[in-house]
Amino acid sequence: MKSTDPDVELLQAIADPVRLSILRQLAASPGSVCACDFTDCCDVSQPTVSHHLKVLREAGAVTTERRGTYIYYDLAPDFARRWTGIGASLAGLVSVTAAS
Amino acid sequence: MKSTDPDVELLQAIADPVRLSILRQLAASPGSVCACDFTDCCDVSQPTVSHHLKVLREAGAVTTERRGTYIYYDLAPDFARRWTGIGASLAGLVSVTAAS
DNA sequence: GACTTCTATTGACCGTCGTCTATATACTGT
DNA sequence: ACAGTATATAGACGACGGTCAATAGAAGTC
Repeated sequence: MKSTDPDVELLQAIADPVRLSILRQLAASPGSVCACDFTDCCDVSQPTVSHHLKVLREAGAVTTERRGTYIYYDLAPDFARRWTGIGASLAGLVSVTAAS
Repeated sequence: MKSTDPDVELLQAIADPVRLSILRQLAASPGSVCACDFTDCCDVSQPTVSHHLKVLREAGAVTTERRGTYIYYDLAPDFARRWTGIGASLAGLVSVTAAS
């Protein structure tokens, strides 16, 4: 049952306790977050964190940037827009991104 | 790995092609929608539709009202607020519900 | 009560997903 | 080149979830 719907793909990426924690940590951080910092917050092994980051990456929820040995993650630039777009199709919401 | 997080529960309820179609149909309809009307839109059997409606009900995404033989579904009153709340925790969004 | 229609539940099957251990890859230093 | 650290991949296993056929429950009609 392939999703083929980017909205469903994004929602499925978010609808996981570990991945939601990762996204919240990204949203709470002013800049990018090192991948190594996610291992602490979620009580899972390093490969599991890497797996979840891959899911978020392929869903277009996060972006990555390698800086030397470390890899930094951040929310995708269009994440807020996609979120509000889905919300608009579900509840007729009109949303505006707040200036950071 | 029980969710125990209502946000995750709601997201998991939405993150399914059939259930997202149901929610979109609810959002597109001015009033309530009869359960029998969901069988057409999604190419699944009647028990499967009933199962998905149960998931949405238990997640607090929809409300039900029996009118005679038929059961009518509608988006939960606080659905928009919960959606924007999750969005705010993820991307710092400020959202306003549009007057219907 | 008997019958029909609408909805929910049961039980089973099977694919997908989250998790782990083990291993590989990438980069930095010495 | 070698060692060490950070991240990703491979493979396996168990659990959860979506689906269906069959059945049960609820409400209306005759």
